[in-house]
Amino acid sequence: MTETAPRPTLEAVAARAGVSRATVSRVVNGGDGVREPLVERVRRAVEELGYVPNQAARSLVTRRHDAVAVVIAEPETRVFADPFFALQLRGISKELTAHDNQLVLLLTEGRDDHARVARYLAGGHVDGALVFSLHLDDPLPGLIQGAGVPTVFGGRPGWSDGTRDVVHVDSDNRGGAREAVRHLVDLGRRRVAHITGPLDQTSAADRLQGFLDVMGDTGRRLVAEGDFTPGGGERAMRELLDRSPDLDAVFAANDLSAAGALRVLRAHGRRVPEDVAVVGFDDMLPVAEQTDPPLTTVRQDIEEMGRIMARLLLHGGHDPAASGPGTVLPTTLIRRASA
Amino acid sequence: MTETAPRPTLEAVAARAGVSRATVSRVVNGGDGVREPLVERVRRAVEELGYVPNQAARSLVTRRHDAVAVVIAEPETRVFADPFFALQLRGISKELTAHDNQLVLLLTEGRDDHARVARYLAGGHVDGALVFSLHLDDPLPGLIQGAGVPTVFGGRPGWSDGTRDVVHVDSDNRGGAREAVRHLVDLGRRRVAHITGPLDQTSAADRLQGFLDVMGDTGRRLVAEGDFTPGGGERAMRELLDRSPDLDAVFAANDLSAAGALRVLRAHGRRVPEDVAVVGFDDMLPVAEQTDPPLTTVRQDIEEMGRIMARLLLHGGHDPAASGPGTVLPTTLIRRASA
DNA sequence: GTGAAAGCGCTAACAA
DNA sequence: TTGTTAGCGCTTTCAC
Repeated sequence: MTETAPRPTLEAVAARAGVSRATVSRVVNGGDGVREPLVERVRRAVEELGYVPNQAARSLVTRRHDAVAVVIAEPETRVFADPFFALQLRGISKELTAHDNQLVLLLTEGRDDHARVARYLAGGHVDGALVFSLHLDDPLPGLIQGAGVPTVFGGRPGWSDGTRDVVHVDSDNRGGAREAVRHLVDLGRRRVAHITGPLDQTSAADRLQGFLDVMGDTGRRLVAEGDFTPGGGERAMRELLDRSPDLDAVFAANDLSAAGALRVLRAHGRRVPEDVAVVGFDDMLPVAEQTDPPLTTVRQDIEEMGRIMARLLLHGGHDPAASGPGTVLPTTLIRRASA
Repeated sequence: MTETAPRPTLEAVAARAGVSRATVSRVVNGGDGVREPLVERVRRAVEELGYVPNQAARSLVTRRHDAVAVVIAEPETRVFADPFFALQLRGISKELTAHDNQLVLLLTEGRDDHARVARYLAGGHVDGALVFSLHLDDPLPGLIQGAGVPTVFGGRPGWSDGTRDVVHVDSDNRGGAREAVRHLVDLGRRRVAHITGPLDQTSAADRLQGFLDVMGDTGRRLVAEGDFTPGGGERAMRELLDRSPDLDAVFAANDLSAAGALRVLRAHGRRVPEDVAVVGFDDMLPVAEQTDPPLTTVRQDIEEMGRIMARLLLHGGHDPAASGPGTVLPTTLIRRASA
């Protein structure tokens, strides 16, 4: 890779404007306390020279970087089978950009990468970190907390040793699940089944909890474990039909598994929603709108989640509207044809 | 956001090891020309103090950043409807990580962001840029070239003023399309239709060209424009059935539109592949494997594309195996049930 | 092979 | 209000 061309320095601008470096610096950083005519002259010099501050030099003295790391720890291929992270990134990017911060993306592939990420964060290259790690007993969150960098987590972290005080933003998975199941009950369904996600992820665990909140402990008989994939949804649906051929509704932990369930239901001659009503979770449009029939589902605003995470990190502290260290975003039931 | 804790400096390590800063610097940067016992002592001091070099200070003098910008210019929502960019990012990230480079993600939302990105790149914050912009007449690539930063493009850039000499990596869209269409012809199909993508994207234009390579100019009668979405695929399929009810095969420019086409074909009572054979493009697994019937399609190795882009940028120049400024990756026909 | 010293471009006291 | 000056932490000649 070739070197970038030499760029004008503060010094050069100062010379051209006939002022000191300090004055140029002041103007560049907002111009407070500098008289108008000077500001004007400096601005012009900056313009003419095409001056852009050297961020390295600035960071060296300010100890700020105007950069935030986004750590996505997802060994599974699942990450890239849905637009979830892409949407989060959009939200985060928008917020960071609005505050002149850069987004440094750290993707981890496995355990080896954990040390690398921890080292990077501890190295003080960024002002903060946004971390996605939604698995139980993932060591990464701990490592990151140890790095001493302000951090906001995406999703409820799944600590095994009780919930520590970590700032995080999550969808109301439990509440959304409750709403979905209640909707099915309100439709008159009584034998409502649930296809879970991988239960080592807090989102899946929370959705299961929401299901049980409504159906009670007897609801457990109608639970089958899936893995957020269409294939897992198919397997779980077959298992459920096998165990309880008379079920009249299914709440799937996400749209992808709901799509799998729909296929199995059709293959088994069940009409949706007449015989079996189906509700999904996510409102992932390319999936939910394209199933046959289109899927009734619980929408979560992923992009907004990203935006709020970034906001929390940049502005410090946590959402004043939140009661604990976590900010929980509402979900909405989107009614389509499947239930 | 709170300040990060003060970290040990070179100075501190030097003091602890009883050597000069210069020596520590040498050891930290590879240790050439430093006698073994000293190296050992310095290493230990680094370890004990948990020293991590200050990248800002280092950049200030070396003028290198060990960071690469990834610019994704995609105003459409489409980006996030498929895992395309996520896979590219994975590939890029892997390669960058292997060479101790950081990934700075720059997402653009519209024209306003172009200036921002250009300024950032021109500001010399990164050593190079990987740019995705696959639309004709997008001003961004030009701006970026003007920024004087080494750049590799993802996908064939769609210059209106002739193809300039830009280093880029692309899938063999045209060749892949040819292979798909030839496969249909080999199956004995004679009335092969094509559902295009948005033709202002070079990938879509190239796939159309591949289709015409095989079908000849008369093939144009059986072309309908789609937009890479399932809905677009549906509309195009209806239009085609309307115009040519006797068609016996369809090559869709991507899997998503193929999925839409499949639905319309079924709704119109056509059996796939008996009556109409269907081939897609991308081999986007969650789509291609889940359609009914599973989709025969052209696979492109997206992650590898990302990896190669990064490699080209880091190691300078372009792929020696490539003839022009562009590196073209092969595609593979994946046979499933639809054709 | 190792150390001393200069300086990368900038900000922030402090003086004027 | 503006300028002077002292570093921020590091690499890199250049002596030794």
